[in-house]
Amino acid sequence: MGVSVTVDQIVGVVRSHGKRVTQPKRAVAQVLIDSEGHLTAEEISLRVVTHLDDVSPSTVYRILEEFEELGLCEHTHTGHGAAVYHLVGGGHAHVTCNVCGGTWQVPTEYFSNLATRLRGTLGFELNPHHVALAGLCHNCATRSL
Amino acid sequence: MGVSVTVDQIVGVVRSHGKRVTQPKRAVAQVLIDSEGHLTAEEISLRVVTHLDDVSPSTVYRILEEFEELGLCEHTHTGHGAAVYHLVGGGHAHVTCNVCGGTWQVPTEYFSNLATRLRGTLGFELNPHHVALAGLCHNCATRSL
DNA sequence: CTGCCTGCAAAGCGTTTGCAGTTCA
DNA sequence: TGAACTGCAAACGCTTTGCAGGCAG
Repeated sequence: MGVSVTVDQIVGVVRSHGKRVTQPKRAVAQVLIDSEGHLTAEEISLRVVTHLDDVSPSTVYRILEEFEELGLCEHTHTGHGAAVYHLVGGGHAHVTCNVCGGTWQVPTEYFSNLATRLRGTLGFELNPHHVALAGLCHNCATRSL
Repeated sequence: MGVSVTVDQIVGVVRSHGKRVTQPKRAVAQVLIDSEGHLTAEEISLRVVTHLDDVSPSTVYRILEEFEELGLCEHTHTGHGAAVYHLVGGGHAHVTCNVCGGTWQVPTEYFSNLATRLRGTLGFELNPHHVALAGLCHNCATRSL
C-alpha cells in the first residue's frame, strides 16, 4: 500500500543533499513506504527489524528529522501519546479519536474553508498536517450512545 | 478579562459533585478566570502564588483534571511543549504558530464546514477544542518572506 | 474524626543529546 | 582516511503516581 515513492527516490534526495545513504535510512524509508502512514517512531523502530537487524530509537528520530528537513516526511501530534510520521505528498491531514486513539486521513481540501477564514481574519497560514484534529470516531460515537 | 464565571460558581460545581472545596482549587479557578486562556500548567502554578503561598505542580494537574471531569475546563495540545488549559464556554478553538509558539483563539463556527464534511464522510464527530491547529501567524509569515 | 486532598519525590513517557565507536564516500 | 553516522546511555520536559501528612466536612 502506501505512496507511489521508491526507496531509491528517497535515498536519491538524501544523496543529492550531501547526506550519506545508510542501511538504517533505507530501512526507515522502506517502512514509511510500506505503511499506511500513522506510524510512531517506536512502531517504525519495531518494523525496521524486518529489514535490518536493529536500529536504535535515537537513530530513528535522527533519520526522521533529516527526512523532514529534506521535505520527504512530516510528523503529526495526535494529542495522546507519540507523534506519528508519514511521507509527504499524500495531500491529507489527520483526525484522531479521543476514545480509541485511532487515526484517519482527511483530504486537505476539507480544510480550505477554515484556512480561508483564518487567513482573512488573523492573517494566519494554516498547515493542516502538523496537528491532528480530535473528536469521536464513528465506532466510539455510536458505542457511547 | 476572561470569562463571565465566578470562583463561587466553579467551587459550587465542585461541591455539588461531592468534591471538597480547598484553597488551591479556589486559587486555580481564579487564575483561569483572570487569564485569557492559553495557560500551561506551569504558568498556572506560577500565577497561583499571587493568590496563595504556593501550590505544587502535581496538585495543579490534579485540580485541572478534576475541573475537566466536571466539564469546567479543557486542555489543548499545541504541538510544541506543554498543553494549555482554559475554562470551557468560550466557544472558541485555538491555532498555534509553529515559529513563535503564540496561540490565538478562533471561533468554533470556523470549523463548521470541516465538521460537516467529517461527519458526512467518516461519521467522525469533531471536537475542535482538544488540539490546536498549527501554521504560521501573521507576524512570522511576513517576517519569513 | 474520617477520609479526601496536598506536597514531595520518584517514576513514567516520548524525545533529545553527548560521546565513543562504526561506516560511508 | 576523515567526516558523517550510529548506538548506548543519560538527560530532558511534561505529566502521572505512591505515600505520608494535612485539612475540609
